[in-house]
Amino acid sequence: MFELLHKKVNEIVALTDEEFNICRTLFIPRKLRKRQYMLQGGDQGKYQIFVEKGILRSYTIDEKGSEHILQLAPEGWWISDLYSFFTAEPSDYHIEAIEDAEVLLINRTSWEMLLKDVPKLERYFRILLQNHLIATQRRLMQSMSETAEEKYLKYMQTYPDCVQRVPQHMIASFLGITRETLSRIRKQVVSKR
Amino acid sequence: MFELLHKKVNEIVALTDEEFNICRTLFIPRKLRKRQYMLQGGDQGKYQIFVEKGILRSYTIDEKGSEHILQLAPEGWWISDLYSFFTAEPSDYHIEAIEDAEVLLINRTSWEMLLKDVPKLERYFRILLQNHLIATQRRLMQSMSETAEEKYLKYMQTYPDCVQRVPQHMIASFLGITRETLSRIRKQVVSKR
DNA sequence: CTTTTTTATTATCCTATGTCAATGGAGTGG
DNA sequence: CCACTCCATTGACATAGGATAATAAAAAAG
Repeated sequence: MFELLHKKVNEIVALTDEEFNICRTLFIPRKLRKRQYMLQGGDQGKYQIFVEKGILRSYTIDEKGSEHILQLAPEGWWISDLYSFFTAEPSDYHIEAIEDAEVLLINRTSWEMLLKDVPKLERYFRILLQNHLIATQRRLMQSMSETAEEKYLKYMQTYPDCVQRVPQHMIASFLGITRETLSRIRKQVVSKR
Repeated sequence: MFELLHKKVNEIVALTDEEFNICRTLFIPRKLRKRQYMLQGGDQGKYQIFVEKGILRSYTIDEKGSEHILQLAPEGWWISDLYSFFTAEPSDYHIEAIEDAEVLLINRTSWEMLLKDVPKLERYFRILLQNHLIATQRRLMQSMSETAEEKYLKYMQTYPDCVQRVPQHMIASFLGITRETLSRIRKQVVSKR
């Protein structure tokens, strides 16, 4: 159950077995069924979630009732509401499994302990956040400058795996367009070939 | 020249005088005139920039020639093209002073040395990136769910200081709308009162 | 001061994308 | 295998905000 986390961490910082064993004691493994929630809006985001298997998504619902997906997290990714996790404020996000999934959970106190006992992980998380920020900034700029079609094509290029596994209306919601628009774009794209 | 950096770092991690003196040796202070570039698109983003005074902005120019502002960084903020800084690839961004400014620059090798000599700073940067990511994610979700008017009103609330100091067309470009639209919105907002 | 450059406003027209609504397929659970 | 919910497609219509262009006002430069 910890293979992927182990691998991912070691790509960035080398942990001794002893150090990684501390991880084993602090993370809570859990299996999720498709459509099962890890976090419901209004609750506190108690955990940082590492995805060992399956795909999860985080999303908000605006006043008009439309969903907007912040993250699609397949194997090897982290997902959480960072703000709620660190402030203990109620979350605006929902986090849900899109497929049956296996995750590793860590709560706030365990996380503090982990960083204290394995200070190397400060570096791991720093680099993780750095890459995450770079990707999010890029996505933001794309959302401002690209047409719906460009967004879709670029998304397919960047995350071809997700396109297969995630229903189209969720891709649309991730891209910030409606399902109807995405459907029309796909039709166009096919006919262009 | 280092007062603000000192203060900001100490809000998150407590550094000894000796540790902070290492910072003094590794950062390069520089003064900038209004409209002076710190980074031109195509060049490598050689520095992470800490703003001691003034405001800087980072932006891209799309194929149609429109500018899109990624960051507006007043005193106490960091600004850079993270991707270019870490990969040494040419940058897509321009970074420019909006007002006369004083900045502290650190290049890649100095930055590595800094983290090696003052490991506490891993934690500082981790937390910095964490907050930055939270803010960027929020901005992304807002850009997907809010109308132009909501974006503007919320921006005024969140960054009232910047609104005063930055020309409106840059605010518009930051919000992902045209200057004309912003102008119309402002008119509406005033007449509503 | 005068000139030039930057910035902001306003009007007209246009288009990409959203909204609403109906239909048919595909998947899933009992 | 039947019923039900989810999902994708398509058409007709509506609209927020973009594009273009002209003008004015403000700021900077000389």
